[in-house]
Amino acid sequence: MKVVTRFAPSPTGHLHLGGARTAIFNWLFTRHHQGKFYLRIEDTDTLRSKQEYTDSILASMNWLGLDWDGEPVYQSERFDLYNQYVDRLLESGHAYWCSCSPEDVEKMREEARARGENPKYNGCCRDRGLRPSPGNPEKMVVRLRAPQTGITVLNDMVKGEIVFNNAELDDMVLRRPDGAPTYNMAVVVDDIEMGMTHVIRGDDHVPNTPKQILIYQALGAELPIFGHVPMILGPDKQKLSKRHGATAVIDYEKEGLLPEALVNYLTLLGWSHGNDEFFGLEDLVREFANGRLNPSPSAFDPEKLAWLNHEHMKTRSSQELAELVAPFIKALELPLPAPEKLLPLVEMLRERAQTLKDLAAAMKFMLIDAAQMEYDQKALEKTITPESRAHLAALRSLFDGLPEFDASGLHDALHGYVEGNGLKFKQVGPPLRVALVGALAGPDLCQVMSLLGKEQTLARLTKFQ
RNA sequence: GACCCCAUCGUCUAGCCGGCCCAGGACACCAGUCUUUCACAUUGGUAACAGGGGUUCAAAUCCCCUUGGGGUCGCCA
Repeated sequence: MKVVTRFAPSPTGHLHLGGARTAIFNWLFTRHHQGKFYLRIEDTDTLRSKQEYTDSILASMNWLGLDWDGEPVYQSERFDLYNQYVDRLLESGHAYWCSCSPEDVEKMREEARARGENPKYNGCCRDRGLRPSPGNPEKMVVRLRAPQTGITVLNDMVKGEIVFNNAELDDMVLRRPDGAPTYNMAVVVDDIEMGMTHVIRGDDHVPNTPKQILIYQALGAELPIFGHVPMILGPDKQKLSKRHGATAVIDYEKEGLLPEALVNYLTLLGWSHGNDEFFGLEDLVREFANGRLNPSPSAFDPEKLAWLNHEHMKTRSSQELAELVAPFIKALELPLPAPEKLLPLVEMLRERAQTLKDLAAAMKFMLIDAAQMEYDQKALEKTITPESRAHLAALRSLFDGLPEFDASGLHDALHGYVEGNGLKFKQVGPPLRVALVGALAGPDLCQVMSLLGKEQTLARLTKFQ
């Protein structure tokens, strides 16, 4: 059997982490089985759907490296199709017209609730045999004539067998008075039409599934295999929301994450393959079917994501990182050095950064001019004394006289100065670092000076005389 | 309230068709090593089978109950 899946976002916001993960699972599953992976934009809610969000979602999919087959399908363009199916149901007697108003139905629900029952529509129009008449065609909805007894069984790929009592389900609306399909109707029609073999989605859809199965059955259509993956929770184990900070894929792109790291991390949330954790995209495609989907929800941990990103950064060449970090340097409004100047900076600093944004920020002191230097106040107080100023002045003229301004020459000069004057490195190193870097921590001093260049190094030292 | 799902270290998890597990890995945390500092790296450490009943020679692993967490109950998707 050829696998066919889809990712079906509704364009009411950017692609968020939860959506991204269901997209990833579908994509991995499909690519592993060499099937077809489609994109379907669920934009039947014309009020909340926005083109800019569709664009943003597609852009995030591209960024993540998730390609899809064919052109995206827009539900808003397929109302005629949905109506054909609704009409079929009407003709076969699996659906009926209902003239109850939303208020009427709300009242029924209240009554059911008061009785301690599942709130639902009471089926009062079921056997009235209503037909739209010229007088009030627009007021009628179409409902499914759902079985009132028996059970509906969902055989889920990740959760196993889930049994629902049909008595708990009601006659759901399939078509609104304005002719628009409801969500469950549109989804089922599209999944049938598009030949879906597997429907993998968030487990917030579990309660929808028996309703959809009922529609499949009324239509006499074959069921796809369902797989409901648990939700992603915030670090506090609560439902992930804006309250938790960055929840959209685009936020992580802006934070300087590598797309393969985000994919790797999101996949690990709910999927596992023994004790293995580091996976490239190809590894995931190859191993996905050999792993295991966890039925329990998992909490999102930004720290582990950052660690994993660092691991992925290790696999990129400095050349690649230099290209990737450039936009982040610009975003920080720092001058972008020429490629041959940028490369050694990346090499010097890459181990110290967990993200591209970190890397750009770590470069700041190397990219600005002596006049723009900012100094950590505590570091200044701790290291800059009349005595250390004298050392810095001496070093300045020592370095000035160097024939070659390279790391090894600087190293020899620096250590020669320390030893020649019977000093401890601690008396010279920290003040020198503060003068050059602006803080007490940073990369190797001699490397810093050689990359800064003679002019800039001397200018920074001059400020402390 | 009704229905459904879930339950191993703080977090992600291995294990879960029972014995090799007084529970393994990773992140985080703590300590040591390395180092001119910081970081990286590396070594070691703290830390969990929610509780109670069964079944069994044997249970983290199977069953039941309790508790806790989550989801859904729209003419939204």
